[in-house]
Amino acid sequence: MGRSPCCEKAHTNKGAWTKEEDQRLIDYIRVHGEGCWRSLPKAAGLLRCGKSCRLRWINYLRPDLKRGNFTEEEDELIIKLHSLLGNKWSLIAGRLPGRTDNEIKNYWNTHIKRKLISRGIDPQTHRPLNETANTNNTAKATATVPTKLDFKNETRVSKTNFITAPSLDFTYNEFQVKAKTECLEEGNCTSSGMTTDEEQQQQHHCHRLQQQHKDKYPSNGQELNLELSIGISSAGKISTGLSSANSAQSKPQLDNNNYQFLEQAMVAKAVCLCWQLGFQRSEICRNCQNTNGFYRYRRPLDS
DNA sequence: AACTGCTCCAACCGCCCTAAG
DNA sequence: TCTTAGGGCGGTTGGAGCAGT
Repeated sequence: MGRSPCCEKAHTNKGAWTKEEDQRLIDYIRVHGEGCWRSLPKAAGLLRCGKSCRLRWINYLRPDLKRGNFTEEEDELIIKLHSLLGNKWSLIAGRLPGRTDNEIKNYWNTHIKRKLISRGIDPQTHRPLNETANTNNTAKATATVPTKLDFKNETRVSKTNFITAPSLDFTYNEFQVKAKTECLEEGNCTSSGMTTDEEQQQQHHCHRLQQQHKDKYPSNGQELNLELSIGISSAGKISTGLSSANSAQSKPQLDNNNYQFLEQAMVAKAVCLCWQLGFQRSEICRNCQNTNGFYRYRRPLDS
C-alpha cells in the first residue's frame, strides 16, 4: 500500500552543502536532467534527502539563476505583484526570470518590507500605515476590512454592508513551466543500488511522467506559459482557483489604486492584468488574449 | 582582540494537494 | 475508497559575516 519512503532519514546529511556535494548534484542533473528526486540522491551518490537535493538545485545551483542585487524595476514589480497576490512567492517568482521564490521571500522580508514602511505603507495591506492602524482599531467592530480580496473570509465580507469593492473572479490559470523536465529522457531514472523490481517500478513511474509531460506540452517544449487572469464574477461574489491559499498571511490584497483599477474593470467587464503589473500599454495588446472576458498574458520563454 | 548586536540568506520544517497502490 | 508518499510551497531558523563598541 502506498509508496516506499523517499529516503532513510537516519543516513542522510543535513546542513550546509559542500562543494563536492554540489558538484555531484550538478554533474548528475547535467547528464540525466531534473526530476525523479526520490531516486536522485542514491543515483548521484549523495547522502541527502531527495527533497533537499531538489531545494539545493532550484534555489542555488540552477544555471539560469540570476545572481546579484535586485534592480529597482524588480523591486517595484515585486511590490506590485505582492499587492495582488499576497505571499504567493512561487507565483511572484514566475514573473521574475532567474529569481527563486526563496530568494524573493528573503528579499521581501529583509529589504522591501523596510522600504515600504519607510514610505509609510503597510507591507501586508499595501495601504498607508496610519490608515491600517485606524482600520485595526475598528476592525473588531466592523468585522473584515472590506478593501481586501479575502478569499477565506468571503462569507464574512458578504455579510457586511461594504459593497464599495467589486466582486471578482481571481483565476490562476495553470502555470505551465515547460522548462521543467520530469524524466524527459528515456532511461534517465534508472538508479544503481535498486532491486530489479524497484527499478522497474521507478522506470514505469518515470515513463508515465514523461508521457504526461508530452501530453500536456505537445509542442517543442521551450515555451513558458505563465497565465494569470482577472475578471468580473457574474455571480457577484469572490471566488478563486487558489485552493491552496491556506495561510492567513497569503491573502491577496488590493490597495487604493488597484481599487480604482477594479472600478474601471466593473465598467469594462474585462481587464488586462499586465497593465497593473507595470507593462507598457503597447505590450498588453501584443501579448494578451481575450478569452471569455478574461485577458490572459502570454509570454514565450525566450522573450 | 574580544564581545555584542544586527543583517542576511541557505536550509530545514511542516503542511497541503495529488496521485500511486 | 482509503492510506500513504512525492512534490511543492510558505514560514521559520541557525549560523556566517559584518559593524560598532
